[in-house]
Amino acid sequence: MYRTHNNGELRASNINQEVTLSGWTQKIRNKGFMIWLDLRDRYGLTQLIFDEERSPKEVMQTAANLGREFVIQIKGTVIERESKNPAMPTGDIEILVKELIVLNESLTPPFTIEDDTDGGEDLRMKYRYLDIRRNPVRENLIFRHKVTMAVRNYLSAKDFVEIETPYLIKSTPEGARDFVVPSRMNAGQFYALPQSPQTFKQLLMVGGMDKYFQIVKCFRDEDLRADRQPEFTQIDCEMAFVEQEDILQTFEGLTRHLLKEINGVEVGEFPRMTYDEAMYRYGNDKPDIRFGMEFGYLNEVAQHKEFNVFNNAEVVIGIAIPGGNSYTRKEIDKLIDWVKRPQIGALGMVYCRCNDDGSYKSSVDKFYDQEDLARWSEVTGAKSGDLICVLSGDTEKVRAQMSALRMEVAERLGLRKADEFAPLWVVDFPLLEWDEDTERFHAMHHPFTSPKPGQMELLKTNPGDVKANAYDLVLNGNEIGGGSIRIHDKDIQSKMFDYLGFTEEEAKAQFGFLMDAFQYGAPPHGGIAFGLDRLVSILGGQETIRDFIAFPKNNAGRDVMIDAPAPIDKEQLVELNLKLDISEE
RNA sequence: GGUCUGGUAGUUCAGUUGGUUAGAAUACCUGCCUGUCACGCAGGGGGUCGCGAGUUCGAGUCUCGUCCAGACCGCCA
Repeated sequence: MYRTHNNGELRASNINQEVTLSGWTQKIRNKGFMIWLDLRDRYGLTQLIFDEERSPKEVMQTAANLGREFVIQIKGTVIERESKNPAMPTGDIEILVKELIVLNESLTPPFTIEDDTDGGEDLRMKYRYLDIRRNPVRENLIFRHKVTMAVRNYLSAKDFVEIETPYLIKSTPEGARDFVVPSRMNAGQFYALPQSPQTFKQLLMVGGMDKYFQIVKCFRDEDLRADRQPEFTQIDCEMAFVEQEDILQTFEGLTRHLLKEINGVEVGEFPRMTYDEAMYRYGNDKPDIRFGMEFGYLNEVAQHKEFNVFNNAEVVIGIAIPGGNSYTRKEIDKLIDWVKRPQIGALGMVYCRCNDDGSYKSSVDKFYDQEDLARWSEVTGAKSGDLICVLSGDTEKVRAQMSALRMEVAERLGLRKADEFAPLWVVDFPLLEWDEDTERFHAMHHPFTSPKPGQMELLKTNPGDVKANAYDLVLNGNEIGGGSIRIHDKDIQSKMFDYLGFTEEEAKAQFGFLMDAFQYGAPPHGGIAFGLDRLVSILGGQETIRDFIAFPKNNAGRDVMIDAPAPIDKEQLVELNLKLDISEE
């Protein structure tokens, strides 16, 4: 037997017990006459003591030669410490070691296995198995387990059934780029890995499964971000015989349950906002409503003066930065440089200080008097001591720029508190989205999304104005879930494909199975999918999802530990009927 | 596809205006140490300054290219 106890459980009540422990050597403090060693496993640390007078000589000698991260097994007696450590759960006791077996030696690890490691990101990813030994990473993975268990328990209790859907499916041109897998048995043909189990879950509804969920890997071959991985996990859900309201209620319930169960936070009814309103007030379809700084539209009060930049603009939008009047000229200039970076792309920024004495000082005093500026502060809700920042130009661009500025400033002011949770439903998304490249409309959500009742006619005249039965769940400025009520009528679905520019043949080739299914009694249905990685990281109060994934990929989609992707053998290529069109150099 | 930041000891970093033998902390090794727990003390080893070219009497430092890592924009139905 390798162990009678783990390294986190022994207490004063265990004193005088003979125990066997196994684990990794965390830290060795060798005083010559005595050696203390912190033994670590998943459950905690226990201090071992090797003593010149009380431990066998050969044990003492072996102990003196131990290094960091050796795997050892010991037998000994639990004794009371002479000097206790109140900072450790096991700090009242230590183990007087009588037998010591080295189960496996270890090279000196390339970074320290401690909470505040000296290792950089790159190195920790390469040696991820060592990184996982550290408390923060281990705790994150266990945290993720708790979240998924809570999800499974909640949905199962509500009669949802978890059903697996295939990973080897068919590529479709809509949406994200597919990862493809060559088929050996079908020369020249490819599977695609699912971007989501979308069509399968709809077919499960046709199959009468009623309430389905799946915690499932999905794949998208697009560029990565801190919060985006090429393979990621969704909590994928679908329900039949439901309207939008039923879905919102059900999954608001799930989210509320998670916040309570995982974070101990009670949240009331989730506020709702239409897509148009979110864009108007925050310039963003996933607004962070933990703080204010809402957009103030200054067109009426700032245009028709001598300032042509504003006069020629489609919109003039201002936000009030709380306490921003304390910024020095230099700091404001830096903020202006920030919005002028190519990533943001503003041409400039007008600002107005709201002084404590109620007066205003703006960068455009030449054109605006105190009365004008007072109206700016009214529209933006600025108080004395604030700084009003104003951007102008095309509506879409300025909203995006101002939204970026709002988030950046909030971040700097510490308004994005990790332990505060502000969920929000964003509803009534547009059905379609204009795509500049292909010069046609694309489905904003996906082509199976149903338009709002009575809007099919509008498709012909003003396609961009058609609203969908589509909704997103936003948490602290992150889209954590999104879904829609689907089309369940074959004729409407084929009309939709038609509007989206599919020929009848294309629609049939790609989604014929779905349209066929719709002819055999498809029930009304709809669903939602949550991004589990993102959800877990937000509930865990951290920024990057990589910290909650055991073996994540880097910026370039590489696994630096196993060094994937990698070339394959010529034989494999031949077997797969593939020829590479890249030079050997 | 693009913008930006970084790459110097095992690791995290400093390195001035281009100028002598490239430093610190930590980790590692050796010795000492009668209650440590970030143990302490003394000593020691450890460098292709990412790689390649260029400018220069002289390059860690400047220029160009390239590779790697990270953040962001495009992209992500």
